[in-house]
Amino acid sequence: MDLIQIYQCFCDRTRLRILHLLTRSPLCVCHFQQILGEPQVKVSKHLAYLRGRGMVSTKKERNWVVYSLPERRADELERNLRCLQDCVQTDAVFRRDIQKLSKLAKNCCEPCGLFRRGLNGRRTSAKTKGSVHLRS
Amino acid sequence: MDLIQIYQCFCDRTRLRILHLLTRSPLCVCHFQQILGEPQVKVSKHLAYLRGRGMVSTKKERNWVVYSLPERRADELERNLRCLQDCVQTDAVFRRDIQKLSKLAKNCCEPCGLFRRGLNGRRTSAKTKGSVHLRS
DNA sequence: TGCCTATATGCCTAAACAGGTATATAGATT
DNA sequence: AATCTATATACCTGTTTAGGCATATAGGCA
Repeated sequence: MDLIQIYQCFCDRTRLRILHLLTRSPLCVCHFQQILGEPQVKVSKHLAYLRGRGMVSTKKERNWVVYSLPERRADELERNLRCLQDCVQTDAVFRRDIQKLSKLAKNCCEPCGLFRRGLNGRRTSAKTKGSVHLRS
Repeated sequence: MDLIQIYQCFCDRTRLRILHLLTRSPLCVCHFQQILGEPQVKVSKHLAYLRGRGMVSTKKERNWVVYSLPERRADELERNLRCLQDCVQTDAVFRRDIQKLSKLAKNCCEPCGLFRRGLNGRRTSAKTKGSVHLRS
């Protein structure tokens, strides 16, 4: 809620990447693992950090926890997220994150309904091998 | 130079107030003391922090050290400073800081040339009592 | 029941940080 | 030379943080 807290959340690269991704789409923990290439603990802790400061909200979706930006956001958060988007437009890491996100949106079959396109309404459980619920 | 470093600099209230003031005018340490109402050490340390990260630059002016935003700033810094200004527009503390700055700009006789108006070119040393170079 | 998958948390360590007290330095003034 | 003013720095303390390892929880599934 506080401007300082916003900057505190913004001042770690992993959290910044998480927030940047969330400006595009709600995501569950293993999506972040996948995209960021960081271990589960690390991701989970940063998400907890953000959650503790009201910077993200969660909802349970089957066995997954889906993180998103809070629907009603403080004006300062909104502004800073926009500023962030402007700032990282040309940054290699952040761009790749978005690319990976698009790929994920095409290949991921769970949790259902997260990504609007490319899913064809499939909601059978993901029976593919591998740690994440991806089709091959 | 780094976006993360910018946010690190932004995530302390004192530093945020300092940077916000600097978007208006270059200032010396005792100006900050005066406006922020914080002890000299505290101000000095935060300025050192900012200096160490290239967020401000300094020049010696007689017996004072004048801090300012670097003339050539990274795009991200510029953007974020603007965003900051937007965010704090209605914030009581930040507004008061600016008010105090205007008052200072009228009453301060040293260091010369910092404030363009209200000085009448006086550059005699400040012989008034009190810790700071203010007229009464 | 026992395993698997997704996620969270407790404990640990090393580093950074914020603020305080005391002191140093440097230039100007008396 | 002694003092004053402006500023910086060293040292100390308590707090926060980041990351790692191990473990907990909880819901599905064999």
